[in-house]
Amino acid sequence: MLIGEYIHRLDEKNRVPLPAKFRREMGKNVVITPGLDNCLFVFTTNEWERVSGALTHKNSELSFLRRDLRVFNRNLFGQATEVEIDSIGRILIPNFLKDKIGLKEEAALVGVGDRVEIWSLPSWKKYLDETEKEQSAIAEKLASDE
Amino acid sequence: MLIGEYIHRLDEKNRVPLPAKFRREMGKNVVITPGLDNCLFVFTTNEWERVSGALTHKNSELSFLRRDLRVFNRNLFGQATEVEIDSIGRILIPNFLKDKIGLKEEAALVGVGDRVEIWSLPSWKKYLDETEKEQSAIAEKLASDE
DNA sequence: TTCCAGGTGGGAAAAAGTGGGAAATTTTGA
DNA sequence: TCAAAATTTCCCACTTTTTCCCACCTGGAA
Repeated sequence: MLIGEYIHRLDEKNRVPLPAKFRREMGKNVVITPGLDNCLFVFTTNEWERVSGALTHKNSELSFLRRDLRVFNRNLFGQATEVEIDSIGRILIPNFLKDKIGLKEEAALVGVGDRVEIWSLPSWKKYLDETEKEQSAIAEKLASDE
Repeated sequence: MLIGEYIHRLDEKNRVPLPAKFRREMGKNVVITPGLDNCLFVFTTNEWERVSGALTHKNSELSFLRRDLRVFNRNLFGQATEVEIDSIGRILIPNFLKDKIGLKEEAALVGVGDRVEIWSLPSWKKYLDETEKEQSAIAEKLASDE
């Protein structure tokens, strides 16, 4: 299970270390995609197989005939990349993904159970700030949903 | 699986490199056709067999009886070309296809799972911009289609 | 205070992208 | 029908980017 928050720097070659704690649970390669709320999702290849497999079986044999599937697949697959974890545990963030979430030098790597999320540090802090107050309200809501 | 986005230049002989990551999954030849939404589809020869077979026999063994299929298939098949990947991994874009999608110097090559798409860079950016917001709505829709 | 694990940085080698010359082929016009 | 011109194809070479590997630094633990 991937948990915890780690702050690391991107070097000038766009490499960022996967925190050692995460590294053990992720194999040799990972898949990076744009996530929701302006962050990147990092999946293990297994998890990616599961996600993309679940989605493609909804695609018909000729998925390009449907507009909604074209839009969806272009955004999902077109913006994903498989990257190798280097010998000392770093991954390379492609420029177009870096730009997409406004990532500069400082990144927050966050374990969210089955995936890792990468945030630019300022957006991460802002997000935590903004959602902190909601937390207890959401808890109440979850409790009453029972 | 073909994923990711790569920006490359066409040289003045209309050659564009297939990104190395794609090259490994595509054989010696590919088929290029006009795609949908103002891009080109690039299929491996295998994938092309599958796609063209499925289209030819769509709905009936005698697709030429339907006007809409005649229109669609004439555009798809009539404008398709098989091109060879050269010794260092480039493909040649025929002029009429280049013109069809308004391709100038800068091209985006996008992996969409089972095919590669070629876009003129400005149209690709515009398309992503315009469709990004739809993505989560389509995701919800796909999820509820179960 | 020394050792170790993890993070940071950078050099060198390899791979990939870009451009262009020359041979081969096709087209054109006499 | 042939020769000249133009286009296409094939290959080579240069440049840039990426990858791989090594070394250093830092902070925490023994």
